[in-house]
Amino acid sequence: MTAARRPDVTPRRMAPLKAWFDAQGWRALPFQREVWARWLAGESGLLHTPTGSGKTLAAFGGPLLDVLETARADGPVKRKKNAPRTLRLLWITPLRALATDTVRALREPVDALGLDWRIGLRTGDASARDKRLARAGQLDALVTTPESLALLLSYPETAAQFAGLRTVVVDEWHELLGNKRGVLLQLALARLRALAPSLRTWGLSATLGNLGEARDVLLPHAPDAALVSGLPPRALTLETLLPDAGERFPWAGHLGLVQLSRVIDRLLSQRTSLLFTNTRSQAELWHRALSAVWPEDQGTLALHHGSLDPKLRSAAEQGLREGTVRCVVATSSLDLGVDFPAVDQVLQLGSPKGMARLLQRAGRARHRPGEPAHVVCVPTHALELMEYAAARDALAHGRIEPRTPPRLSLDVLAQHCVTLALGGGFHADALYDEVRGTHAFAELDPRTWSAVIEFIVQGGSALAHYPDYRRVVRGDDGRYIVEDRKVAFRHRLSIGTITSDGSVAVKFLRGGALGSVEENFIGRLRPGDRFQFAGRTLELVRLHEMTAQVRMAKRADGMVPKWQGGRMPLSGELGREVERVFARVAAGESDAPEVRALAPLLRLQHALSALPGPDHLLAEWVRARDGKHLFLYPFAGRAVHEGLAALLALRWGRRAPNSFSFTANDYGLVLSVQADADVDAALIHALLQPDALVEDLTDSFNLTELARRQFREIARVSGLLPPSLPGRAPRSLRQLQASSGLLYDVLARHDPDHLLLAQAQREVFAQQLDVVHLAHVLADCARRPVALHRPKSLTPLSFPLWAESQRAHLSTEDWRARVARVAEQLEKRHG
DNA sequence: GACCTGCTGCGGCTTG
Repeated sequence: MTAARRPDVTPRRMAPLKAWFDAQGWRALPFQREVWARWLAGESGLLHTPTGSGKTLAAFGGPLLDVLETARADGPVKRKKNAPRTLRLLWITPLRALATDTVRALREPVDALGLDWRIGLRTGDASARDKRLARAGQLDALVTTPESLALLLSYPETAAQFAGLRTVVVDEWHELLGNKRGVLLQLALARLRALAPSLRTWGLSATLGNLGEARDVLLPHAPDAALVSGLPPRALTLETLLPDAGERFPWAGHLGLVQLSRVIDRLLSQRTSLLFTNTRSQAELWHRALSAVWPEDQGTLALHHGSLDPKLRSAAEQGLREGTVRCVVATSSLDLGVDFPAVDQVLQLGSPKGMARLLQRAGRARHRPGEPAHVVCVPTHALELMEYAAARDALAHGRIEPRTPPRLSLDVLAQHCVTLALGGGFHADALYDEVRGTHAFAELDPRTWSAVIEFIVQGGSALAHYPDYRRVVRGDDGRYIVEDRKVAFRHRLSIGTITSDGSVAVKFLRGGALGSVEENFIGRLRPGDRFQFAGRTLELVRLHEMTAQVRMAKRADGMVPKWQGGRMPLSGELGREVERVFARVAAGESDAPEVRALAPLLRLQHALSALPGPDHLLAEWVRARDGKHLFLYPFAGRAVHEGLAALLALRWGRRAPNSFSFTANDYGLVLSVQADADVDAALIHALLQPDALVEDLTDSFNLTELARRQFREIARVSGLLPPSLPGRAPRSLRQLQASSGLLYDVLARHDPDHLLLAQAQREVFAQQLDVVHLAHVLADCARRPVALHRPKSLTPLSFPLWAESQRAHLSTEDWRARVARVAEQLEKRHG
């Protein structure tokens, strides 16, 4: 920041602010002064606040106070009840719960200064009165979500109300940066800048690997905007619940129930704990296991995940707040910004998967000033110990994952255009410029823009005969508008980018809601069958209109549902760090406790084959009774390994016809061949050539099928699929897939150049195959010398992959037996 | 005797 541009933050102006801060017990820290100074200078910026560093509102005390003072100068302190007001401040958060908290927090300084300010809440769960106020322009400040903001933009009266905006604050920007919700917000912010040109935009972000980019995406109009650092990050220490000396520890798996007694000892040693798991299913299983041995009232043990009914989730949160709950078993649904007091300890069950996630979760733990936060890691299999040692190193070096902002999400753009057509209409040329001002659409070319317009006007050439797809018309004055009320209605029902379909509600006969499970899980059950859900054993009574009616079961058994969620591969950052730990082990340089505990296993790996490391690519060629297996360990996460395995199988098959199958996990991949074959380092090296990656990937996957499935989300967001109606049973997955699949086929046949087909392909490459990361890994593997070993038996690294590969073509029982037999042989041979 | 995965988030109430 240059001295000339820095405004004078005089003591006179600071005085009321200081008094306010003092009353809150907050100090006017340097970063707070900097935010205020920049704000007064009319600048925008991004404030980086590490997780758990305190109230975000404190950072905005200055700007807020200034806005309040301006409001006071504007007119009388007391206004008539329904007098129009000027909206000055817009606060956007990705979470409804956070919006409610923020309204409460904003009221404090307003009341303290005795101002007649009306602060509104505009989210889906806001009261009808609040919604009315937000639309009627009778607010001074408004707290909302990206979706509700989009809805407001669909009303013609909004433009005038937003013209007086002075400040927009985007909270938890790191949560939006990497997804389509963020793209929707980028477009809305561009609209706001057009409506209120002197608007200042400030974002708040947790730590990210690409903070500079995060700022540029939020503030594309201000290339030299500030990136202000808040409080320094809190130190974090990491402890691992190690197996006892001499204890055998599983080589594979992920549930970790062998750790039950150690975990329960830990839980009982502190007053309150959060036990984080990686999947909803795992949270249910652990909740059941814990409750069987829980020595206290069952009500002190709670469960929290995204498929539970909001009422049950808020009961768990409330229990934490009131101190009636001692332990919550939770997934990521509890690591977001919901307001509850910090707990005494945080446990992470299984792989942390990435550093950002681990930091977020650890941030939930209470800490005394000056003392570091602490997280207890509970391994579920042997090699996870290496991940924890690696995580500790990554912490020490401040390595953390970036989030990649999407580009050219044309489905979101189409939705936004219809929103604006509805909210008073737009001129295509002006909107083109506005849209290109965002990061997501900076590279939008005129041809694609015309295609987007044509798409919302008539659906594209193949759909032109269907009136449902003619949503927008061009008026006499050249403005694009929506005339049809039915179109307007349907559009407002489908605003947003989150798609979740095909889930079955679980309810008691009397109507109490428990949450939702997936169709294919409940579809396998028959009335009378028991299953485990929401921390209870339930009996299915009947399945009707996408609702499973249940009653409590007497016996505590039954299946635990699985949900098809994200893939959550190990992050590249953490994978690299794991390799480095292996290299340090090989060099005899590591004295991490996890490494000491793993010493026998690492020695076995070294004796049978070799340790992996960043300077070579470890390959193992194992001839076994069931076939020949080539194992590779790039440590790049499961998604990349799957793509890599398919690619290698294709290339190998071109050289020598054979029958291949492959399996991947977070550490590596295995290619299994039927017919006899041999490998050498030169062959592996040749298979790993980075050339023709996209072409070969296209050949190795059934891209049409992948794209066809990806198209469902795109069709929903772009408004091609009718929304499900409020209060009605949601459509089943089969119906949705059928209608989106039908659309896909019609377009593919009659309009193969349709913009959304191309987008489905792009998203398959970018998201499912993670092609950028894959290309990177491939080039990296090709660069490394291949260290090929021919171990006599499976190794600690290859065993989990082999076990997984056997599962694909064996029944559960046969598989169990075979894995147990081989494990026994290994045990005998290697002690 | 080991093993069986896979997160989160939002929004709407016309027309017949």
